[in-house]
Amino acid sequence: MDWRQTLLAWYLAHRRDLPWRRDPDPYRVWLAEVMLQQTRVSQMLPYFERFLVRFPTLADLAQADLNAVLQVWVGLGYYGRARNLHRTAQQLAVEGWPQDYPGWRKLPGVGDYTGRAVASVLLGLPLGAVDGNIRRVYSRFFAQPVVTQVLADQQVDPKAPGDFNQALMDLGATVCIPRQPKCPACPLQPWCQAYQQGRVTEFPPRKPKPPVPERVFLVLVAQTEDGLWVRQRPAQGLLGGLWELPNCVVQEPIQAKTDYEGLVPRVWQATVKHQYTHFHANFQVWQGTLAPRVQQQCSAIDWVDLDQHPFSKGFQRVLAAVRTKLT
DNA sequence: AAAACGGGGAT
DNA sequence: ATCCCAGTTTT
Repeated sequence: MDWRQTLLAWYLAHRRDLPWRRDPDPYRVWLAEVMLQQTRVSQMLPYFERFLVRFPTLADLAQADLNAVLQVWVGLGYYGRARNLHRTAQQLAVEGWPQDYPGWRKLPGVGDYTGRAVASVLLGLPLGAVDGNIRRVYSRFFAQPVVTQVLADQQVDPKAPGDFNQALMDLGATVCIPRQPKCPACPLQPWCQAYQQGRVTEFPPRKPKPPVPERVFLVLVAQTEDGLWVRQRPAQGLLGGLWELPNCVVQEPIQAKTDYEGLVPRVWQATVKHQYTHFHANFQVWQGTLAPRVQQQCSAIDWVDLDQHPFSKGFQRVLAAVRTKLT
């Protein structure tokens, strides 16, 4: 019995019951793979179900408004994925689904991993996908610190590449987990080099973590008879296309009645801390007023209409902190 | 090669 | 507080 057959047998018995596996079609598999980029299955599942209720087919997504797509995506993070998904849907609605790996790989938001995963599952192509789970499994299996794409393409079972890739992912997610791996339950234990050497937790090696800086923001709660002033972020970059309260980075302690890039704070309200990938945000929330040139970039809305605008989690927390005192 | 890009759950 | 998740794109 070779280890690939053993792995596939384990997969048939233990695979996770995931919605896009029950009835695989390109739209659902593609959507699932994009949603799962740097995102756990447990976090992604409710978004997947909600997304399909709102946009049941590729045509529905292609015809949708980008704001509606972002609204469903809020909380899932990496919003460039939603923008790429929407743009790609409009392209695919015209051209149809890619029929080979290069065709998939060209799509915006589809990289080496996603292209191989989708092409192996949907087209049965013998391509070895390498995600975080598979990287860890192979690193231990071969007791080597670096796992290359070439290795994965060599190891994939050409008879069942889709199941093979998904089997390794499930093994990594449920058995060969980062800390305290469940080696006694692992079907690959007889072949695992790190296990034979008693060095399982040495692989894969930890990467040094760059220090994360903190940025202090002045966030303004500006209310007039027209309502609360909010604005939409630029389409590209951090939280692209999402809505926010007027804010700016500050280098020094905030003083009332001072103009910070057109934001004039008057009364301090709250401190809200929020962690992003490459910096920690310290939101200093003040009630205050806006210079006319800033007000031009904003729109005033009623508090009850906040739900109609996709706010990032950070600003949702800011709003939650002040809405009881200011409404 | 390194940085940008979210958020949450487990330890 | 740290790790890390079915990674991709830009610099």
